[in-house]
Amino acid sequence: MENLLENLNKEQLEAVKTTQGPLLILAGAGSGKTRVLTTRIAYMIKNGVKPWNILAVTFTNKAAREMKERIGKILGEDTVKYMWVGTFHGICGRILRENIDKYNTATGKNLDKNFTIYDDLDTNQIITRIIKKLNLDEKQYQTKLVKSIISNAKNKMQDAYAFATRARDFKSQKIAAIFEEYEKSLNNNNAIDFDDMLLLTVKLLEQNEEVRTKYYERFTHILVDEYQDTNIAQYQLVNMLYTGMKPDIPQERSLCVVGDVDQSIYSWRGADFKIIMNFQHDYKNVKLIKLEQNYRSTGNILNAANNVIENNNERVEKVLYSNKGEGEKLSYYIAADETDEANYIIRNIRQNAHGNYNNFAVLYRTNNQSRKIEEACMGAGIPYRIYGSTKFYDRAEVKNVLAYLKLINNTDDSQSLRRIINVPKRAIGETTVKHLSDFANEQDISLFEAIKICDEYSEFNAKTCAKLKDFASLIHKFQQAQNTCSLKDFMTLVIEKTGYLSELQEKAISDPEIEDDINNLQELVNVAQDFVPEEQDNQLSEFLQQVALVSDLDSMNEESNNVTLMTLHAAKGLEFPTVFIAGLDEGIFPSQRNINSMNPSELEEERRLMYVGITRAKEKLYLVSAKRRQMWGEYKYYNPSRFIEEIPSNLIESFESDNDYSTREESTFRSAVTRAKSNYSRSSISTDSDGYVRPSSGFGANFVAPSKRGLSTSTVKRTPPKSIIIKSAANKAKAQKPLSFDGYSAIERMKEERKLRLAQEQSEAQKREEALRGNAVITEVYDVGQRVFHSQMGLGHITDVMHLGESVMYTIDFGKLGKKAMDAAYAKLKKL
DNA sequence: AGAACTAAAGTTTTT
DNA sequence: CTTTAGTTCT
Repeated sequence: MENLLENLNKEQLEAVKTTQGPLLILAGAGSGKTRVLTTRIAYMIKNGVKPWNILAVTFTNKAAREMKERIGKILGEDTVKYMWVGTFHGICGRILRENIDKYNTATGKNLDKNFTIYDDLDTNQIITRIIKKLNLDEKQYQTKLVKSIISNAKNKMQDAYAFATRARDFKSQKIAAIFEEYEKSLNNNNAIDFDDMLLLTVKLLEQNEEVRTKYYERFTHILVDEYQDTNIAQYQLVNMLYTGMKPDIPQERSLCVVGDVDQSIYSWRGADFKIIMNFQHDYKNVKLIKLEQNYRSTGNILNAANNVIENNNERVEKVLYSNKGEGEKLSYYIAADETDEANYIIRNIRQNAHGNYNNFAVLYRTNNQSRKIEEACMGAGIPYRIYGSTKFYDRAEVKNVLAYLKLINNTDDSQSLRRIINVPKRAIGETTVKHLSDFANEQDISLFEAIKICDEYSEFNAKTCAKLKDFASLIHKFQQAQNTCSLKDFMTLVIEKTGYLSELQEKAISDPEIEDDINNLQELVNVAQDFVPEEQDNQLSEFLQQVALVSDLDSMNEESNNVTLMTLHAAKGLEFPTVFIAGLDEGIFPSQRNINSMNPSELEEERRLMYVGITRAKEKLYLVSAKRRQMWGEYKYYNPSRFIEEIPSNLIESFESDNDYSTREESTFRSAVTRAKSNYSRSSISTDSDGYVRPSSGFGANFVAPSKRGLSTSTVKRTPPKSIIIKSAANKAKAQKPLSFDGYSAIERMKEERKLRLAQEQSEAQKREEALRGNAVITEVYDVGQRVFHSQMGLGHITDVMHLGESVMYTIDFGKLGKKAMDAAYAKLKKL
């Protein structure tokens, strides 16, 4: 026990020991709130609170997982497993799976426990279909817009009916009509959307006293992290569980919320930081504790953060302080363009990483900004991992298999049925589905039910009907097989017995890219194998739900040695020794949209995002902007972000690219003005006393990204789980020999091959690693003019040689394919 | 029914 | 510029 409370400061200790009543912890960035939360839970358990009485809500799955791990280390795994630790959505999903049959819907058609959770794509398709069906102008009623209106309404606990009663103008009324249809559609599919998870749980608890009491009595101690990012539905849920809708709250119950108004960055999805500001009014005798000591960042970084956030009006006064000393100054680099920006960042990482790439993060405002930085990483052979963007579960082949599972789990899920009824090809085309859909509408039943009685429909001939029924009986067979084997084996069965795998294998012979799809399916099977259910029954349903709620971010792994690339939003809650904030241009960050906005609070949210970004850095913060960027094929010119100006200039060292694009061709040209400004000459790059690389000449402009070919599939392959990246050469070799399809063996064989490939990749990665650490000696440095051969690019000649610290960069002219910059250590060049 | 082409939209941020 | 959805052609 003494151990447990060791090294806590006064405020932290008080927070840990306050285990009754409502507690509000205002925790600044890096003030050790996660530690407080986990210690507080452990403290309560050691003082007699039962683990099943604890409910801890986090913002991301990753945070939940980490919290479980940390508590597990203190109290042991078997204690943690009785606690409910998860995201709002995860917890609501669990409550709904247990009780959704007791919820009375507006349509009177109740949902059952095998309900499907529709993702973004599903809801988009449904809404688009409805807009068409209602003959509305698709320009005025854009799917995206309608969806966000519906989502916002749900976040405010308004259902279709509540929305309709509020709709005054014509357009709102039309949207209300879409909303109503949409709800009907979800209902008919026995499906719910993301927002419904919260909305329905609150309504269920409201409606049903028995269910409400069950959870009220169970969860006597509730903790909520990132409370500044809760929306009204989430607020009501917490309130309902804490008070049980009773007028008086027994003192031995506790509700502990932790948050930081300055880090509220999700208002666009309904979050409202006024909720945290009202906490003291919501409950009697609220204890308030402020954590202002920062244990993460140096003085200069905190100082910058404090100065930026001070420009906001809507906040609770709070000043972070640190005892880490001033530390290094911030660096600010004005790049010539986005390529220069990326190269500046990568050059710095290369110089300072010494092999430890996980010390670095590059943060940006929008996902698309990752592209140039990714290209630069590839070109320099720096290992990186992009979070966000394309997700594993968004891939068509993965979605197809999941659609089968969803349909097996819930045959009313017509959305999934539509997706896979002709995958693999079963000669069931558009027309047939259209007829089936009309028939289902007519009868007010799901597509699957319609198949069962399709011979009653005049549009169908016997042949079509037979094909449909074959499909239905396949699904039935799967349903019977479902509980006879493990989830992993069941998924394998589905992939194979549907004929999907053999179809892909067939295609892979002529198109090696398809091999990736097969590997992704293998990876999906692996996910199923690793799945640990919370409850014993209804595993398929639970698995599907878990899959619906995971994000790319959750797969983050601190141990892997790569540079982290992510949006500022995704970085919340994380920390890195060195952080780069890229794209600090007026119009990029803050985004143009929020500069133009009528509502000044939207600009304040951008500023909070900047605050979040700055406070991610522990030791060194780099800020980067660019004078011009390519947008939709055209160059746009930008001014530095206002947030730069909000940082006192004495905290920053500034550098500017001397690359002015009127002189793009002569990259060695340096203007006298810039030279005077930066005070660093080209030769000083590797000799800086403090060890940091200084931007110098127009290296950036001359640094051409890897060939299109190298990146051509980048959007598809950008962020596959690391285990499924495969070399195209291996693909081709595999595609040559036809794969037989006999039971499980095909997939087992795939597994073997995958293992081999993995081992190969690992050894390659190791080699690169060693090379980067300087173990590999570059034996010979070629001269300008040397003719060389590159395995991918072919013949070329060296036009420029640059020495950057320990490494050597060549600029190589490959003729038609253009000039490329390559690192001597990785390019594997052959001298001719 | 499926491939191949064409037009239009897109860049906030995500559970 | 890139990606996607939709359309036309075979």
